Amino acid sequence: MNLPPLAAIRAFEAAARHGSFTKAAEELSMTQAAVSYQIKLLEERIGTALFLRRPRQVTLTEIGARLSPVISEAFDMMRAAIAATRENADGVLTITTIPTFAANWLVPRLGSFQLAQPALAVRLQATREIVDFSRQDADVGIRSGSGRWPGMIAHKIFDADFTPMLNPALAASIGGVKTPADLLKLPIVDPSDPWWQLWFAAAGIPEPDLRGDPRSRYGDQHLEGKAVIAGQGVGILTPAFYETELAQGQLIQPFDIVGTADHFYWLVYPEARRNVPKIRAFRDWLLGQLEER
Amino acid sequence: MNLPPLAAIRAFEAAARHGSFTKAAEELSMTQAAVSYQIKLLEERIGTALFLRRPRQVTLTEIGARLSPVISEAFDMMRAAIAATRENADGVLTITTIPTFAANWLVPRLGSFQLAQPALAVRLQATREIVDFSRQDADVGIRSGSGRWPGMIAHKIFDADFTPMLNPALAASIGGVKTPADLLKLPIVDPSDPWWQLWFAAAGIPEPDLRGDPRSRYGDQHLEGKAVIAGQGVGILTPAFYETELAQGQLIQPFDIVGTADHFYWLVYPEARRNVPKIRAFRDWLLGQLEER
DNA sequence: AATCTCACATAAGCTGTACTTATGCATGAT
DNA sequence: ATCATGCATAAGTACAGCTTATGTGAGATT
Repeated sequence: MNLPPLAAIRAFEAAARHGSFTKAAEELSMTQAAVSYQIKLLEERIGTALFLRRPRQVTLTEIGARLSPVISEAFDMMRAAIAATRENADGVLTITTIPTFAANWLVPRLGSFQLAQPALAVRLQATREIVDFSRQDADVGIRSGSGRWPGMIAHKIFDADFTPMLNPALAASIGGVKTPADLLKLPIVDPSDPWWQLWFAAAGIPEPDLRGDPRSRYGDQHLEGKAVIAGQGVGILTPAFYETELAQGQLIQPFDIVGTADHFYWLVYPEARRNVPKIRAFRDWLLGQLEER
Repeated sequence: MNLPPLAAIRAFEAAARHGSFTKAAEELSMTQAAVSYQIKLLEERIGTALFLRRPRQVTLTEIGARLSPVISEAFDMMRAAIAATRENADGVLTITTIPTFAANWLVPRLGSFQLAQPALAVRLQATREIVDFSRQDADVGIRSGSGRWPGMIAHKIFDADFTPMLNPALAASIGGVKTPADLLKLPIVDPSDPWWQLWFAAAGIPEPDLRGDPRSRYGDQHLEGKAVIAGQGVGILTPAFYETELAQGQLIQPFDIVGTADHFYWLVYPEARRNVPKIRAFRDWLLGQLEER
């Protein structure tokens, strides 16, 4: 069965609550005539009188009196649900991020964001799919790329640059790493990574002999980093991801030479939503974190 | 907080149930474009995406998924309530009737109506107020009057005529009632009733001596009738109300002379509702009852 | 008793929302 | 490679739903 026009039901609900068409009209910001019209419509639609028109007031008929509380309850439910949705929409920040950035940078720092924004819950989606907010349930994204996405605002986070890193003990085992060529004496973690070629070229070694060890391929900088810290070989990593480990001496960066592919990490979100409070808060926090360096 | 436009909510509810704008549009008998438009409106209104647009289908976002069941439930409530109202409206017949007719004619016969229409419940309102269906919660009315009410259909039930009646034992106590004048030898139940004047005039006694006995005024033919049956005096009553008592000999009607004030009992109901089944059923039953006489 | 006031009904006319039609776009299926 | 499907979007339209203006009836007020 089809519902009667909802505008009519809404008018009925308000009129029943107030016992007055005039007051209902005020509540709904319309005229008394409009309420009268809608209620007449509803009565015709369901085929029975809902109100008794008495001189200075209207009263519910028996049928109207039975209908009214149920309708009110249904409206309350909807009101509550939509209010909850609003809170939910405001109170949960969903971040879609590439896994590497999540593991190496975001997750370790999220605690500070949550301290700063205790009312905001964070939901993380680590995925490599290109970010498309019309088909991903997310508020902000972190992606690498050119930074040009139509309709999107993109803040540069840092360069996806790369340089060799290794465990200091591993370096000591060959008497220290003095020249780029020294690296070739050590196992290479993921020698298939194209970054190696780029970096050695930048370091003046155009065609390095990278002895491939099939076991050492991780496909993810996060895992590669773990292997390097554990001393399993030299890795080519993004320094910004390993600030802590470098500071604590778990890793060393033997050369200042840094490769780059003109590739950046970006914080992105739809331009239309740039003033949504939770998005603002996250952007400000993230940019603040970068300045602290 | 104000609810978003209900048309948008309805579109959302249907789309969420179907997981498809196209199917929702079919259900609501509108185009896919309209559903798309409404949902976009709703999303803007509550400030968050509700659907993820995936190729060949739409999926609810987390927030949409939380909202949807509540909205569906609210709609189900309303649907059920309105369906119940319809049943109620169809299943309860409210009759507003003048008390005399209720007591003397209608109530004793209602059992037969209820046997004939077991699905119909009857609610009786005995009141003397003029019948006005816009301010009385009733489906049909029984009133006396001229039979001309604008916008109303009125079926004549019978003449509100009147003639003296009395208990046969009372008649015997004065050796029988042979002439109208004989009545004056007996106590008159409610001598203030204007019908007496009219009847005696019709019977050829223009100025009868009605010895008023202040105790014997009832103001209601029903009570008056009880007194007459009990032998407390002669009453002036409407024969149609006392068919049973006359047949069984509890009352006698000594003269065929019947007074009338061109006043009838009418069954009335709004013209616009003449085809409502319960009203039809009652009208047909009532007219049938009259023919059986 | 006469007048006033209040609340709703009704008519006429307007306005803007919610629709349709037409088209475009992306993607999964064939 | 082509087709089919499902949603988005733009433009134009129709009519529901509104406002304005006025009428009505019965309490309230004097």
